[in-house]
Amino acid sequence: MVCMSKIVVSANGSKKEAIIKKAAGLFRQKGFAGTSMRELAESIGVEAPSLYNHIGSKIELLQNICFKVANEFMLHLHETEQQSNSTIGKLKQIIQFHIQMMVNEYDEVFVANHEWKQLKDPYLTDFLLQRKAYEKKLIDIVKEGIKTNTIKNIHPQIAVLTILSAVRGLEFWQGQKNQMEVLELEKNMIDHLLNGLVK
Amino acid sequence: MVCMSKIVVSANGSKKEAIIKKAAGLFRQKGFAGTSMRELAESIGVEAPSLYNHIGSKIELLQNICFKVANEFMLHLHETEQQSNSTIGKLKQIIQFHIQMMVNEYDEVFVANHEWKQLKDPYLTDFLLQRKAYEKKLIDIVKEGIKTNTIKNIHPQIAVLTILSAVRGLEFWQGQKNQMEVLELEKNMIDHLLNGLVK
DNA sequence: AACAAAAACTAATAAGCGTTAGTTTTGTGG
DNA sequence: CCACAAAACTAACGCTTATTAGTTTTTGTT
Repeated sequence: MVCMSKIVVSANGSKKEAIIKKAAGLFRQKGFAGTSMRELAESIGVEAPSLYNHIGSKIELLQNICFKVANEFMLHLHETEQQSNSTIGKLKQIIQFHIQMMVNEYDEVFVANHEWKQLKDPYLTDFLLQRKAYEKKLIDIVKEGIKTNTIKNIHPQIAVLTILSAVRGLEFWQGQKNQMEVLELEKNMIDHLLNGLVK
Repeated sequence: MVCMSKIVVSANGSKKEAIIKKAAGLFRQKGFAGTSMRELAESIGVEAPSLYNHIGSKIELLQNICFKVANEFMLHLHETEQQSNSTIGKLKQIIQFHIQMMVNEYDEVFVANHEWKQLKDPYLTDFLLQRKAYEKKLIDIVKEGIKTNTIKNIHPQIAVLTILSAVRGLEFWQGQKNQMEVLELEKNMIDHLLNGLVK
């Protein structure tokens, strides 16, 4: 029988990357354990064993997704830290980046947020350490703001938890992605998280 | 061979409820698809087929967990609505209830938040409708606050999204559950969400 | 003590899983 | 146009899955 098709690869992306992209979409919709390699293959238009010409294993797909996302966040945070911006300015910039990541790389961010538990050691431990390090840096920024008297004397860890949780919730914004909406979303959420709800 | 043991049932709870409780713990840790009936049975101290003397199927366990949580939240919201409390007072009360549910029924709330996607119709549709109805009621409360001039003219849907997401984030508070910590958590998060971070 | 119901057990089912082996087709450069 | 490599295919493996059937043990009541 003839080939069902070939793996379509977008401009300057490897076939492996095309598979990872599709996997991210399915893992988001049905979860890592809930997605089979046969489903993934079918969504690409290929038989399951053909995937193994390009990837090593199913779990490797999850590793790629999780660490790509983690690295992007960490990289942006490093850049933000090195700028000579006010504490509030830094926080605004970070929240804005989270929102943009949620819009532009929705599947990947969602999977990294929800399916990292399925990682196996040593990747699981690595991932958690990286997350912890990210949170610590955020907490330090809030502490700096408290020290310089631009932020209320709130519990820094809880504040960071609240902010990170709030931006994670954009998962539910799903549907509409036009730029107008995104800008309004950014504006409202940043204002809510920094200035509160009460008049 | 003799029985491994019998299902231990806590005071005035059926064996089915004991199974559901254990399932909630495992589903939280490993996900619905990632948890096998054999694992569940083993954690109870019984062989897998024995479970079917008390439950109908694996998916039925998930249904029970998801709808129990959804009903509890909806019930509390109804009670809050009917009180003659200020808008801000209502919001405080709702946030507080979410935090308490997260502490007292952590496994169940977590599973309802993460694994509802694995429900099959008609349960999936029912669940989503119930969620939508809950959010709508919250949005109406915020709108009421804007109308009576006690809440800023913020986008109500985004405000509700931010609040719900923030309390969901308590999933990560996991570890410590002593009452002292919980009270401080409540105080800080409510203050942050209502009054903001900026001094 | 005997009987009935509840709840455990063992054994087995069909289906689905990730993955490997081996083969055939496809695409490419000399 | 031929040869070589890349990438698809089919077939199958060993394992796990949820669930059913049939049997034995436990429990509770008369």
